[in-house]
Amino acid sequence: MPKDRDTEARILAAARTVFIRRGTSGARLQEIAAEAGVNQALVHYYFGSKDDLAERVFIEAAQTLVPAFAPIPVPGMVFEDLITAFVQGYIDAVRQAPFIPGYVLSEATHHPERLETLMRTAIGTVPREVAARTFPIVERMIAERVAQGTLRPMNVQQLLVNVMALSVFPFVARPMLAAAFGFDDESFHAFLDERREDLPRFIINALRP
Amino acid sequence: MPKDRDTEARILAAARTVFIRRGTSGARLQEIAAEAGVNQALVHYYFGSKDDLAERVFIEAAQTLVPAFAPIPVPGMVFEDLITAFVQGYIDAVRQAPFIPGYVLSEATHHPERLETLMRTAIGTVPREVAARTFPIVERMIAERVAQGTLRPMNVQQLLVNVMALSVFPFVARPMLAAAFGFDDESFHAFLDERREDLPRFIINALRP
DNA sequence: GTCTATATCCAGATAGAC
DNA sequence: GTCTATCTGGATATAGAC
Repeated sequence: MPKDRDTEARILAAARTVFIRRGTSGARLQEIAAEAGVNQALVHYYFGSKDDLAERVFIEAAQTLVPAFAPIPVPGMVFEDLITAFVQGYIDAVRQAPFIPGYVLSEATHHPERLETLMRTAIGTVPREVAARTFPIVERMIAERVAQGTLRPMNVQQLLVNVMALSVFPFVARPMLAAAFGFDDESFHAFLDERREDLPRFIINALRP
Repeated sequence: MPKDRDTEARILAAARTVFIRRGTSGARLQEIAAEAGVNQALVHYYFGSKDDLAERVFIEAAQTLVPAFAPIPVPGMVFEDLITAFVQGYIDAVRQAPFIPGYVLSEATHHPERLETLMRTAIGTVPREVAARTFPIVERMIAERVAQGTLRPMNVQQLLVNVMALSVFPFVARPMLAAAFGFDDESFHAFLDERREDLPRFIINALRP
């Protein structure tokens, strides 16, 4: 079915760029074709309709967001290290493709049906399984420490949202932050560097009894 | 220039609804007209082009996000109360219009030029003035407490981003959270209720020395 | 001020030559 | 497999009647 692998890859890469830049509705097939250096008809030839292509790009983008959550595996790790690994791993990963989170969140609100498709995907179910496995582990981890008196009680769901919020928000809100704080590329990255170091302590402190 | 005030208001309200629901590019003037119970030609009659209307809706939405930051005024308030007031005030405010933050952030990334327009607006400059006034106050507040040894040193910019992130993120990521945690409307609001109570303590704890 | 009808444009999609 | 040319539909926008 895939004809020329290279062309296909170039179009797909261009599609990612354009869909992420403009959003699904704002994207134009013409712009994708130009970015890929091919004719617009080729886009259809390789990927069918715009909607097909958009869905594919979204699913893939949403998936790249998930592995970032993977560093959860907990061998004999203490809670503090887990938090640090998660936060720093996440920031490092997202930095490689800083517009993915905003794109995924925005698409998820405008096209909720895509989320359903994602969830039915084989890979889409992974996060739920990961969550089902790691949630209890983290909960036990916290419970033990709470019993020891070295951690205060905390709802794990709320904690997870806190950690994600603190890690992801700067990327999603980047244009606003840039406008508010006068960030350019350099100062934004300096801000992230500082954040990468500060966040783990912030979170760990918050959980002291 | 405004002809019939009521019709104008109905169209504008409809425009808000549709633009926020679909995003600027995804919105259709026909849907706005239908939602307002008027003909599509009237939309042009009152607001000119789609782009004009979109910009107006965005500017207004971005502004409603700002007053939420206003509860910053600090009379003889202690730092802990400031954090609590901010977080709870913000959550309460955004709950009234829970899709505003996602819409504003998404538009800000897809149409950065709108941000510039916003910043040149009279009201657009308010946040910067507010920030210019309150930043030093908060900085002094923290510095005193740090000197006292009752607060650990903390970059105010990072702190502000942390507070915003923790408050705003659940709304922006609502569809993802709903999919991940199986939230419906009711459990999502229960989650917010809990959050409203937990967050201030989380943040305040994080700042203990 | 509000409508119907229509013009204009542009994007997605297909046909068919090479 | 890749292109040019073209069709079709839909969306913004305008003209003009009421």
